[in-house]
Amino acid sequence: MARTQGSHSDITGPKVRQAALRLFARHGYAAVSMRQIAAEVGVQAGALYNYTPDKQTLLFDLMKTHLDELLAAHDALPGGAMPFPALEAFTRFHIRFHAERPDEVFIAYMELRSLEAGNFARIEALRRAYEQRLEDILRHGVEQGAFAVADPRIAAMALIAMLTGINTGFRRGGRLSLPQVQELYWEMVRKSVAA
Amino acid sequence: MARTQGSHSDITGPKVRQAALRLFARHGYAAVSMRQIAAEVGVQAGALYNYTPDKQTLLFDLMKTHLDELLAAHDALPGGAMPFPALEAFTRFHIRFHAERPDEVFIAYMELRSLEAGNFARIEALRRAYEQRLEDILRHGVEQGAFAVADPRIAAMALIAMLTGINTGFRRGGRLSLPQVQELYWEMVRKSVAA
DNA sequence: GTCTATATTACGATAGAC
DNA sequence: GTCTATCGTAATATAGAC
Repeated sequence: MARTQGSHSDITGPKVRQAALRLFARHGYAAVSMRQIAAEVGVQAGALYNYTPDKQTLLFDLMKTHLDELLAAHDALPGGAMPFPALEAFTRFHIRFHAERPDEVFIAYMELRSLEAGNFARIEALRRAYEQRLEDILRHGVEQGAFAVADPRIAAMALIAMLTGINTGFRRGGRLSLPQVQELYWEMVRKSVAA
Repeated sequence: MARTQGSHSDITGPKVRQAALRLFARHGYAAVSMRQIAAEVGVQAGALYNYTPDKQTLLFDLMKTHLDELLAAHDALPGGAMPFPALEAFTRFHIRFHAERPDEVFIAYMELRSLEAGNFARIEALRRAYEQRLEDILRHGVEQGAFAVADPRIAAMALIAMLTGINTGFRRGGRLSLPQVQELYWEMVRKSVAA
């Protein structure tokens, strides 16, 4: 066989994003070359530019897609009005969603500094919108008298940091199942904000 | 004494580490060039190699120094035997120590992937040793009946993730003082593990 | 100890053949 | 749409003058 040639845009496009995702998560955006991505896909470096105008846009699109999906998935949650059920739903959702996407999560939190100013602002706004949803749950719970949280803004930040931390340990271990992890974390979250 | 006009090893050495620390934290190890570090110090790139054999060693030394200081500072804490005072001391110590060193913390957590295998193993062992200290406090508290923690290993991971999260918010804000932040976090930590 | 200069390698991105 | 080839630039690290 001489060389592979022909139209593969429908499969190569996703493969490019997938390869970039994996490599950026593992080695970091700046440490990964377009040639490495191309090699992972199975094409030459120049061919990548049929699918992204440049490397920066490739990173931005990965992060934007992830956060759009996060917000959309959270929108689809059955929203409870009661503070504890709402917080529990958020907690279990967050853990499951993030545990299923370790590479996307890693990039979305660690490569913010690799974004150019305009791209950073758009991504940061999405991240902030998600955090706001937890803050709203906490604030509502305080008003209802169910939660005792001195500062909902700080508490939301603290809880999200805690929950997202599963991605450092869950990958290493394998000792516990996802439902077990959800249970352990929900127990801590519940107690930490209970009145 | 017989020092030539261009001799500044006693000041240039620290300046190199300080510049590398700042730039690595801001832009990431892979995105920072030796030329940038040299420019920040005020020398030419070649001169840096009087202070480090290579870029990788420079990163490793920064991380190693940070974790050595962390463990040493924690050793110097007055160690209490009672579960709640011990946990409170750990919590307040962790927050203060990390809030004072945002750049070092950022690097120690985010540039693990930039370390070569051997260096990674040494840094990871130090990080793990610190986490173990919190796990021991939790385990002791459970045995004493003061804490209700189903899995001290996971709980230690969760709490450290939560506490270290201050460095993303504390830099942005300025709304709250360090003692206020310590108080808010200690309240959440205390409740989350209380029996 | 720092400089200038350079060897060597790799990068992102583009052009034109097929 | 992918290839080969290449342009222009910048990287790490070293050598030798001062």
